[in-house]
Amino acid sequence: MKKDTNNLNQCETTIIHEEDVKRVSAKMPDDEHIRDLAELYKAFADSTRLKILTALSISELCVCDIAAILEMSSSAVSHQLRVLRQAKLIRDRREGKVVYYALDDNHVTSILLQGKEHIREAK
Amino acid sequence: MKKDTNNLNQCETTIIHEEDVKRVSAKMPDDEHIRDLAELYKAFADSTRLKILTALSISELCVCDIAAILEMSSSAVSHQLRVLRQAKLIRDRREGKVVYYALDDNHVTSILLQGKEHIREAK
DNA sequence: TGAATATTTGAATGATTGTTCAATTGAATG
DNA sequence: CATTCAATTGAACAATCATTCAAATATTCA
Repeated sequence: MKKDTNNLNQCETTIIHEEDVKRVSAKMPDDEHIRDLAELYKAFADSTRLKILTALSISELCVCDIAAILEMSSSAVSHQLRVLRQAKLIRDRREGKVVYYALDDNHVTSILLQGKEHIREAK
Repeated sequence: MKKDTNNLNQCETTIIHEEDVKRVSAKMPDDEHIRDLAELYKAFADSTRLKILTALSISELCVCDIAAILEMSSSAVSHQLRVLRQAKLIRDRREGKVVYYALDDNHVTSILLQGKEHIREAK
């Protein structure tokens, strides 16, 4: 991501629909809120992480299990689990040497369902 | 993203819960479906694009308007509009020199709402 | 046709990110 | 206490991506 360098095109001086621009600008949420939201969707925006979420929506699993299902190294899986944990989409529970992961959100499933609906209809 | 080089940790030989692994593996969706889904969430996974979607959820707008609201160049906005168009989240309508954009999906709003719900509760 | 303006496009660049590899941590067990 | 194994972590590298800048399209209007 780059910084805002205020290099605006001619459009800035020639606002086409000043009323709409004012009205919408007033309703825009603050940047922090938007950034948090973007962070959340980033967690969904990767095949590996989506597979992990899908697997966990079926069953609680340990890191080894997930690695076996995805046919990936447990290191790679662990790195992605951290992202999902930070987004608070999953929770972990240690039992001896083994760490079990499970979905930690009612929204995960519904966000996934809405996504699937969209790509099904947008054919 | 890197290729799958089949470099699996020791976990591959020592599957901890073979039953679960088999059961979940059988239910996993195919890679193409997962990739499509990841593409969709990528469209939401950026502050600029989220702002555009939020703005369009309030009103239909032309590129200049969006650029003014986000205080960005219309070039940058146009590049991001292309991503949203390819994900079929928005649609465009040309009227003379001006191109108007609008949300093109009932799911956009509900996916955004679910996301907001999540970050509100995950405090 | 030629000027003006909204939008798009392509190349370049700096930043971010997913995976690998090697090393480390944490817990059980002999 | 040393060993074993599951899991995590940090650095490095390649790939992806968002923005900028310059140039090209598309449309209106004189």
